[in-house]
Amino acid sequence: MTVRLRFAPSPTGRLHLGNIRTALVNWLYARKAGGELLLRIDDTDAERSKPEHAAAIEADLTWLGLGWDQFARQSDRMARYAEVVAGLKSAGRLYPCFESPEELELKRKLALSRGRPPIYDRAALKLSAAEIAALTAQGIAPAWRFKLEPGAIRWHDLIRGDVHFEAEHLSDPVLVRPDGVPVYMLASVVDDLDFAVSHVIRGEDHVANTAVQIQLFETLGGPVPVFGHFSLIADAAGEKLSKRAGASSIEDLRADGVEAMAILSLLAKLGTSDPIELRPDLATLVAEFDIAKFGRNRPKLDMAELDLLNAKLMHALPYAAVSSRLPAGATEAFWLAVRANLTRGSDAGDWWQVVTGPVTPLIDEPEFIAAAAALLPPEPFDATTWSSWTAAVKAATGRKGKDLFLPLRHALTGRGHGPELATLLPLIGRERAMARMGGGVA
RNA sequence: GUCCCCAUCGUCUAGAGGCCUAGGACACCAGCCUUUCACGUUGGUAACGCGGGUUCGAAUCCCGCUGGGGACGCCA
Repeated sequence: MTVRLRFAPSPTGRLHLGNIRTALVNWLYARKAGGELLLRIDDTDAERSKPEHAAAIEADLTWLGLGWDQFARQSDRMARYAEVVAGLKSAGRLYPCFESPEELELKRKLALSRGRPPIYDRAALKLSAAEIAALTAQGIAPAWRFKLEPGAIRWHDLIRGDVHFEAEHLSDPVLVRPDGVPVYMLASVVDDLDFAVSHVIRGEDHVANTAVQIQLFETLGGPVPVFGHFSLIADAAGEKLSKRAGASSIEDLRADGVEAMAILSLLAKLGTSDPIELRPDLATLVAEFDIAKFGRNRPKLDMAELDLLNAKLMHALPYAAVSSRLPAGATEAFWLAVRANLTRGSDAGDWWQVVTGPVTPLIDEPEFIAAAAALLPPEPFDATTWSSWTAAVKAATGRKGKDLFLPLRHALTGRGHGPELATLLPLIGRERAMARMGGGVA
């Protein structure tokens, strides 16, 4: 049997770190097993789904290097779902419900206030044929629920081990809306069956769904896939992933100069027993991947950790990998000079301004800076200019160490820290250097 | 409220009764290197949520408590 996994996002927004983790784990599992990955766009909810989001999801995955072997879109498969629904109806597993959403909401609140689980009370099951006919005659279209069989539902979860649910604790799920459109619960199972999905790996927010879906798989006569539910990630404070931490879109991170491998390294290791370290490529991640390394704790995702990994990546990133994203005019020499001081690619712009100006110099001691300026050699500048110049300044003023170098750095860059001046000075050039040492903005 | 899950250094975790005066990685601190940052290197600080039990012995098993999370949608 071919190992086949799927990543099934709903195109209701951009991909964020939480989504990507699901995509990555499925991708890694498929690759490790020599299997295939299906990208399925779960867009049965027409109101919330947007085609542009689907396109963006594909673009984001492609940028990350997470390719797929097959592609499907649920909105293309409505006829197939209708066929399955007809079968379920004739098998007596679907029953019509005429309650309005408001009515159901009220029932839930009532149950909750009485200390009862807010599951559907199956009132519709008690409707007589005459009552159903009457309701239908009034023009009320019913939603169709799947009648769950009572009893225990068990499966062996790749991450959680043996799991079991009592069907009595679950609500009969609506499978078809009054307008005839199937709900995710149904479409997902039909697709998993039709595309021969062998493993379903998703967040733990789906465990109860899995119990319901197992009955659906069995009812539809198909093989039940292997399931795995990993715990959801929290932000650094242990709270639900928010915009601030983690939920920012991949698109934004990318625009900010966060590299794919930094994101991938973090997400592949977070919550596993492997150390969270920058890994060189996806192949390494595949080699190291083992679903058994995932724990059941709820890991915290700290954006500072992402920055740490990205900074490490930046420090060794070749010019060719970034040249197109650098400010116009930025050269390889510039990149090599500043990359060790970057956290995100977008930081390069700040140093570009330090090189090209305008920079407001910090003149700590005008006399010393004037003396140094007088000794600045003529152009051309090269890699040795800095050391020969500072040696001359040292000889003339008797200064050394921090007293010698920090005032010069302040005057030349306006900052107290930054890339090595030996490499920066030739980029700044004599004209700007002289202007800044004179106290001018340049 | 009901059902399910979780609880070890700041963080991710190892630990399946004695091998644990609890190991690793990252972060942090200090030394070395260094004009800054970074890199490298050496060393260091730092954790079993609480209370009962079982046992000769518990981070490990059981119960309770506390704390956290998920689910309970005509969303996915």
